[in-house]
Amino acid sequence: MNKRKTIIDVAKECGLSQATVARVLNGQQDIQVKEKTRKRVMSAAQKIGYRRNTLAANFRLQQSNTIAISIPDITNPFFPELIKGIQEKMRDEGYSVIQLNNEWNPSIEKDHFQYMVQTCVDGAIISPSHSGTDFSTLEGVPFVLLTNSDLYSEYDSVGNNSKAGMRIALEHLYSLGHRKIALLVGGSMRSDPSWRYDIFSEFYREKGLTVPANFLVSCDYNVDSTLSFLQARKSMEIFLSENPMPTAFFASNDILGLAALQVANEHGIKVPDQLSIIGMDGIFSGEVSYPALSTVKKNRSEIGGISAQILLDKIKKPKDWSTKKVLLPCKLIERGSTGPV
Amino acid sequence: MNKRKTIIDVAKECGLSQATVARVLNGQQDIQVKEKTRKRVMSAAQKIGYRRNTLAANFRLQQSNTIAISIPDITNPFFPELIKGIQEKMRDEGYSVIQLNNEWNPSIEKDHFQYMVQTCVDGAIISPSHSGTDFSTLEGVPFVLLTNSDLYSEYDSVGNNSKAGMRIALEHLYSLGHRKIALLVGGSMRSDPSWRYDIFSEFYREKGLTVPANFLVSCDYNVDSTLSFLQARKSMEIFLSENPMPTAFFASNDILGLAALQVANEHGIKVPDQLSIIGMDGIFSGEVSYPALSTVKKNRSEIGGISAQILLDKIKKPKDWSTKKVLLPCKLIERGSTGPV
DNA sequence: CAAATCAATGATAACGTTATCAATTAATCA
DNA sequence: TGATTAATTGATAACGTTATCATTGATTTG
Repeated sequence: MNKRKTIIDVAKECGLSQATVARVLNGQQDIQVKEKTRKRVMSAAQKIGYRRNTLAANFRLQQSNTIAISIPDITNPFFPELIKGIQEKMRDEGYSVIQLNNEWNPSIEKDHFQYMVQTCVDGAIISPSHSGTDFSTLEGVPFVLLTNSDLYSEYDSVGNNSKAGMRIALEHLYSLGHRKIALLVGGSMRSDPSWRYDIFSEFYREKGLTVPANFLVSCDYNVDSTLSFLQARKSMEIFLSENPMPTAFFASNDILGLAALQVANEHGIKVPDQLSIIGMDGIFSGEVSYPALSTVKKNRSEIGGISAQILLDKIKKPKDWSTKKVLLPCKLIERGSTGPV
Repeated sequence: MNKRKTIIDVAKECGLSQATVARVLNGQQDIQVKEKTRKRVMSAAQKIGYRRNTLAANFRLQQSNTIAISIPDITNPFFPELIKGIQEKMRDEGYSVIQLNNEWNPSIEKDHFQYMVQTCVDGAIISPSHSGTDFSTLEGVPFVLLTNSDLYSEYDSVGNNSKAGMRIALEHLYSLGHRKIALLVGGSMRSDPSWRYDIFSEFYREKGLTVPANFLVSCDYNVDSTLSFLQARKSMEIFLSENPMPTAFFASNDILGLAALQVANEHGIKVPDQLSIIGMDGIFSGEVSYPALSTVKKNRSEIGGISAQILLDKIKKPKDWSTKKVLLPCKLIERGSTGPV
């Protein structure tokens, strides 16, 4: 077992000093080396099979070239695209990406923050597990939040404009003639869903209508997508048995919307002829349902890319940083689950 | 800006040597230190706010405590659970996980292998992008493959027994009385789908039946889940317009199965009364379709956990390693899309 | 109680890179 | 040409940890 080659070996091989060899071989190109010596070094390195020891370089530079993504759960269909968007951007810039799931558990999340500090990540992109997440553990690590909440006014953040998005959905239903719209919302640890009622009643007021009675189906939005779906199904069943049918449902995310759709189908309610349903997010499952689910799409890969860019900027010039907050628009995707009354 | 504390600072603070401080503070507990000095060190470390420099330790030990996962595409619904399974196991053992997507592109995959060597990952778990993937770039890096193909006999691998899984699905349909079963398969870069025909005809022979004419719907299984779905839809449309209806479809994965289901729904074909459909994999979308898709589930989080365990074993004792090949059973999940003829 | 053994601690050398400054060589200009 | 400046290259010191061996202190044993 022959030992791994170092720049010293290369130096010996080509008869130059360790320093010049290093100059040729280390990343930065902004150094003066003669073309001839550069070639001498390169061929010698090639010949003896030199490979840069990244661990040594990282140590010397005290940077890991790694950024961390902290999210609740990768199996939640909302996140993979987001992560892909981050990864693509980061790879282009030469960073590796470590992805950590906290299972919506604040204590695991805190461990992860500690881990990031320990392991010297250069930065982090964080989707907070709950509204009270404490970022003080992260001292020294630049980070960007994935949120549209105004709870985190002091931090950099990227998110979708969900309020506007909800209005887009309601407007869509309204334009199809729907006046009796019901709301299907899930309470979560992350944010109080009460703003949805505000938007809803505001919308009705603007249209000169009165908010219908029993317009609300609420359910626990759970850790696990499957469980959320089942919860939503249950709430839908109860609602349908106790209330007169609305003409449309707005679901605060696609999983809830799909639950409503499945229950409606099972009850022989024709979607969209008797009932329109629109969701929010734009996950894959909404494309393959029957009928395909209309939705207000959040461009998750764009969120990922932008948050990555902001983090990179912050890493590169941490001085005089002014907090950036980005809210991206949502986009209506009309599919088969919505139609005229 | 005060500099970060080192073990030397701690040593000064508590009046002990650097070496003893290191003994107390470094991970391994199997070293002899008096309880009293241990406390002295700990409180001194606490007091001055010492934090271990992981980068330095990694360099010294020449190990990154990082393993890499190489997969085609995280947005493919097959992978997130798999990754979660790996992550959980690896976190327990103190490893971080870097996840790389190659977009089914062999050249990106190769870059990723090179990157792994460069960056000194301790090991890798790889879902090959295509059947001809070349692992020679990875010299020195222990790795485990995620595959059930026998193309890779020389490597460690973990996968599901898809052949047995397909038989389970066919058996299920058969037991419901189906005799005219059609096959919906997607060709991919990873493996030749011809073994599916073999299993199919073998099954029919065993049952003393003759393989029905025009039993095959084939389509391109694409890089992108959405595209695959649309491809499969198209193939289904064509098949239905040109052939007599079978009583059941076996789809080689859930995405194809969902396409068949959606098209059937659109054509007013009652599933499962007029047509049964069964898929394979057990992705989330199959739970939320209407009717919910029966499937043969691959326990992806288990595959992840087991592959992680094998990799860990291999990292710990690379000597006298005998290649391990694990094939996990698939499990029938009966849902609404299959029923008696 | 001295000798031998064992446990605990100390001194110090790596690990391979980058960065600083000194030394050399090449290029420019009067 | 000789002096001055600019462009290359060389020598060497870090970075903070772990590991090796030497040393000291504590404990046992004949």
